[in-house]
Amino acid sequence: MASVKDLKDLSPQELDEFRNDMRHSAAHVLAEAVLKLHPEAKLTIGPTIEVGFYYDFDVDEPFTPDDLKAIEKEMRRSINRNSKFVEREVTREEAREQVLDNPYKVEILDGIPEGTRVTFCSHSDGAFEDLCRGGHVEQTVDIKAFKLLSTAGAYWRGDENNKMLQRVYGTAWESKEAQADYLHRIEEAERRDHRKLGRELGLFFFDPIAPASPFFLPKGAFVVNELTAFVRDLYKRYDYKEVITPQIFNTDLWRKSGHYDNYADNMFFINIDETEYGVKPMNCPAAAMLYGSETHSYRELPLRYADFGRLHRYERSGVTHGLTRVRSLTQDDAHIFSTMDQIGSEIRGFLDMLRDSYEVFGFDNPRFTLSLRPEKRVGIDDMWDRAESALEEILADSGFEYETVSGEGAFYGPKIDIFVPDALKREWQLGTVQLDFSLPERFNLEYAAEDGARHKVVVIHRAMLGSIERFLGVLIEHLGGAFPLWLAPLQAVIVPIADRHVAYAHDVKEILEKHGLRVEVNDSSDRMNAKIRAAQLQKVPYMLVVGDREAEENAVAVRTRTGGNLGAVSITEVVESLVKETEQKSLEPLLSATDD
RNA sequence: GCCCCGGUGGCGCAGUGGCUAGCGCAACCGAUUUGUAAUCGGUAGGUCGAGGGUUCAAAUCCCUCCCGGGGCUCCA
Repeated sequence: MASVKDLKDLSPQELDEFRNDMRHSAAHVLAEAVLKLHPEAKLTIGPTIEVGFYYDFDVDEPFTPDDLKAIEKEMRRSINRNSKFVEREVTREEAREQVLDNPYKVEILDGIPEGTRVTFCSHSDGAFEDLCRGGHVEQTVDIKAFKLLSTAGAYWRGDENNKMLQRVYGTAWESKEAQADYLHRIEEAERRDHRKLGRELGLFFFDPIAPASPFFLPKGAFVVNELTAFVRDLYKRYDYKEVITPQIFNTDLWRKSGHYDNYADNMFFINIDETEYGVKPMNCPAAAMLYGSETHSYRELPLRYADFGRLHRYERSGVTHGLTRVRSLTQDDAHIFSTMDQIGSEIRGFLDMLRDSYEVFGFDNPRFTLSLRPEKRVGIDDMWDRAESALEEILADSGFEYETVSGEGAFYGPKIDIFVPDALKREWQLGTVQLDFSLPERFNLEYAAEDGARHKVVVIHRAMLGSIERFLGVLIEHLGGAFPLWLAPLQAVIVPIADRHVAYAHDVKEILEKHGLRVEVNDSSDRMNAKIRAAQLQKVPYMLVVGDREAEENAVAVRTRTGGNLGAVSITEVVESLVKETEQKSLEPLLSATDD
């Protein structure tokens, strides 16, 4: 049990442990305060989380913001009274006797093996006691800083068939400063929220007329197209062939693919001419149609079909979120048709491509998971054995950190998922690569082998950026909306100081545009300060100020959005540098204050 | 889908039963011609999310629905 006095000497692990103990203790104090103010409340569980703690209560009336304030006040009172945390060990059966009036605690105890000893923890000199797994600070004043953040509904044991409880979230830290830092980080994350930035930067918006489906304005569409072009470029190098497939299919296809039985709740259906059609939520069946439309030889394999088709998924109303969870989306989707022996090299090739591309965006720490066979699945175990060990081996060789999760694979095959965190530290799945043993069976997808015999192909589904929409959302937060030059819809704003410089400004614009650069002149009647500010708020990478001096020497005064004023630079040099920075897809400006 | 909170000009917000519903930014018009984050003045713009109800009177109270937010659940 760590003591606060020697906080400064704690190792990172010890500090983690101390925070954990403190947050757990704070949860106890929270429970005490709630019981005091709402005696009818039933306690359930109160674990710690990465940045704090929560406690779930069964109460008749949900907590209001005022309740939250009152509870927080009561907690402070209890902490300031300062009492020791005391643990008491009893048998499971004794504990059960004590909590008989609380069905939740009884359920918890009944889940523990008979004869196990359990602990109660108390503070406030025994006035409050709760069943507990242990791990506390010594006394209540060791909870140095805490704050209740929010309330939310949450199902008992996370099961939506169970009763909904009221959850109170809080954060707690070893010092006021550490807490202030954390709260500041939250604010910063809110500033980077892609939904807010999407609006402010004129990238996209949402309208109730098409729930959870983004409208991309010209600037947003530019970035989306640029991302797509980036992927297409990689496809050339990695020998993918792009295909185009329909949007709406007769339901017969969805029955054949299995989507009708397994995914219909997430699909949009249309009835025309007494026939039912489904809007595609995935490209796979269409890819299978393409493959099946011709006979194939082993010589053609692997065959890689890329499809940027627009998908529609009916996501339940409570789960949509900005661009990261939408109902209308596009994936950088491809299906690879290969032999069993080619799986290894195909996935290796995909991971190479993925590594190269994530680096371009500055995603240096993607997290990988390998999901293995679930209970309910198709295919014989021998096939799963081979596929799983192939994936495992590739990941082990790749140098990426990864973890294995059993039972999480798709029913049709094992998969690797790639996750990246957004500004609020929520992780989002971007890329995925999945083996599919089911599609070839259902659509009878075969190839003629060397000996003339027919074999089933293996299908590999893979997406690198995942949903382009989601990728853009995560990217906006990652970059705080400041796109690197190659992705910036507007690369530079030319700022004439007075009207007499406007003509020269347009000359400069023409030269830059001839070199493929995206430039605008701000010839409004605003003062230059206001023009700088406007460009700055739009996160335009470069501001090129032109006045008498610049016009005279065929130059522009360069300012970067990071605030650096580089003074006069010749137009030739600016063109050269910006073109180079664009071509290199550089994350940092090449023209920077430290140059010359 | 479930719990709570919310929806007022393009955007951000104020207004909690009582005259023609306000403010800031943006937009538009005019003046200003300025050296690195906001020049000044004026104009226009709103069936207060939708429908129903209560009331002499509803942005404001009640009901239903839609949409958004924080969570939960889900995520082939």
